[in-house]
Amino acid sequence: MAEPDPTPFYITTAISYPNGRPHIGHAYEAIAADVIARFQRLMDRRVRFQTGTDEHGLKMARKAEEQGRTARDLADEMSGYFRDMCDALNVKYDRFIRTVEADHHRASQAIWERMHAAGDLYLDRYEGWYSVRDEAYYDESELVEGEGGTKLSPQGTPVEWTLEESWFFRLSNYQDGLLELLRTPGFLEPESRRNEMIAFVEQGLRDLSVSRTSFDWGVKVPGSDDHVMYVWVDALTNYITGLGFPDETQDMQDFWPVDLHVIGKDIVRFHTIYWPAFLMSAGLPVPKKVFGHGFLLARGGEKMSKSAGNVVDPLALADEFGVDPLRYFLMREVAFGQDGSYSPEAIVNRANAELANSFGNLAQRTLSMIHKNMDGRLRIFEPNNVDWQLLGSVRKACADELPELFEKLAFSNGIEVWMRAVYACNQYVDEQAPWALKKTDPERMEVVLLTLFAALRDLAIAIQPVVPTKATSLLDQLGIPPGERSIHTIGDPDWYNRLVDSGYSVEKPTPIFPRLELSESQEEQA
RNA sequence: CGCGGGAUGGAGCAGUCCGGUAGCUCGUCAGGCUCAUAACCUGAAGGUCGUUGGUUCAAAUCCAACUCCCGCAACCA
Repeated sequence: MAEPDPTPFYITTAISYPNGRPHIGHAYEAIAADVIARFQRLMDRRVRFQTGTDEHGLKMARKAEEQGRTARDLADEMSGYFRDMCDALNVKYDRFIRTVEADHHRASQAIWERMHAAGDLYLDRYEGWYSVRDEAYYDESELVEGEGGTKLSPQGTPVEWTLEESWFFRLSNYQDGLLELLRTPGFLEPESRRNEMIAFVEQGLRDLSVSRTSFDWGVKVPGSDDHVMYVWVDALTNYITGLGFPDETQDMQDFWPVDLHVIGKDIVRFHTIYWPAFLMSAGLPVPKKVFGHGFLLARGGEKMSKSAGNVVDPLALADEFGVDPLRYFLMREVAFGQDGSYSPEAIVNRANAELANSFGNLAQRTLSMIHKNMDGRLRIFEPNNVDWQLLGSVRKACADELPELFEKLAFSNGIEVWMRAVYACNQYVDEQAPWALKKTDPERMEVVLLTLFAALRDLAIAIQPVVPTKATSLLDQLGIPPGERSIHTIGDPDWYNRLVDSGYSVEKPTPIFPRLELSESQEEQA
């Protein structure tokens, strides 16, 4: 058995831009990051997990103006929805950061000053076509013709000819360093994103406009009070704000560079080009890994949109199907890194087939028989070859294969090997037929049931990151002490003896994963 | 020549990097079991792996060309 590994592990989601309520995509990222964080905790690592909201920028300022309120007021409300979502989905962050917070302004100004001291910032004038929606300038050549000859960004958003004084960042200085970084195996995954970014850098990097004077909802540029920072400069800095930067804190020592930024595939450029360049300029280490996950599409691969009427509030899904089934579905159904689709019936099918019928029912039939036929009492037993074979394969899946795959962020595959172990248990029940042994060989029946009991314990421990509440409830029913639920304890040879010695007995079990049903309206849609 | 993703039994996917009996889940059909959440287990049917050509003893997998679908115009995860 491996020794507990107290190595620090720092993981973040992107911080969400709260100009709308959270949708399933936000939930997906938060859940994925939370599964990773919980998994690493189960591996006994010292985990820090940060998520939050990115509240500055012109879009927020305009939206507040439209609503006749202050930007801060709007930000407070909207940010609250994101925090509520995390809490409701059992996403256990160590810090929920808001970019309006004082320590974040201080950190952003500090990194700015370091970039300035490094000679990478200079004041110039910027003229060009600016898109408010994209918060980006576009070159004349990039524009497309809209209706009536209006000019639109390549994304089709309106652009305005804007002239402003702006600070620039010498991104071009970092071309070679960035190429080397992007070519480092493991830095950016999945691989397909890497090639895109390398191609982007190879075509040459232009200096980046990093301040705005046209509005004031942002972090003030030190020494230039009429400038606020480009929203991405301030947003990206959140990852070190949370560790106490610019102070030389223990957290900075322990957790920087970050082990993993989990982000959407659309913002890979900001995290693997701009952010490392800012850090290099400021003399700080770059992230160890950035992972760009895919998008969730509605049934049939359609993107979600209000007009198509297929936008789903993640909290409504959680209410309807339960938090753990939703978490399970998202991690199981979609190959992490690729796009995936979801629909109510897909959630119901997956949760019923795997969680209710296979795993939940396995627990229920096993515990029920132990309760009824053995008065719930555990005892030391001697497994035979067949029993050992089952225990061995379950243990291998739970203690070796699943952790290995989760470590590689291959959640769907990891859960699949776990499911195979569940299938093996159900097959074993059927072959051993303890209900028949009850009459012919009660001694053997007990060995079979206790073998299953041991297998269930391994299965429940391994799946905790994905379905934390339900796994905990099962481990409680199994009588496994809270301190003995980490991945490393799976291989502990004495756990069962201790449990028997404690005199624990199995109560009448309650189903952990009740079957789900589609509402009538959803059946019609299906 | 915009960029990228995809095309594998009825549906959804894995396998493609590192060629060698085409795999999984759901669905369908038949059987078994009756401990359990009308759940579980076994078996069967069903695919010339988008097209064409090439390399090879051997191609879903490598090479070339082509066809079709889907994103990039977002609530940006």
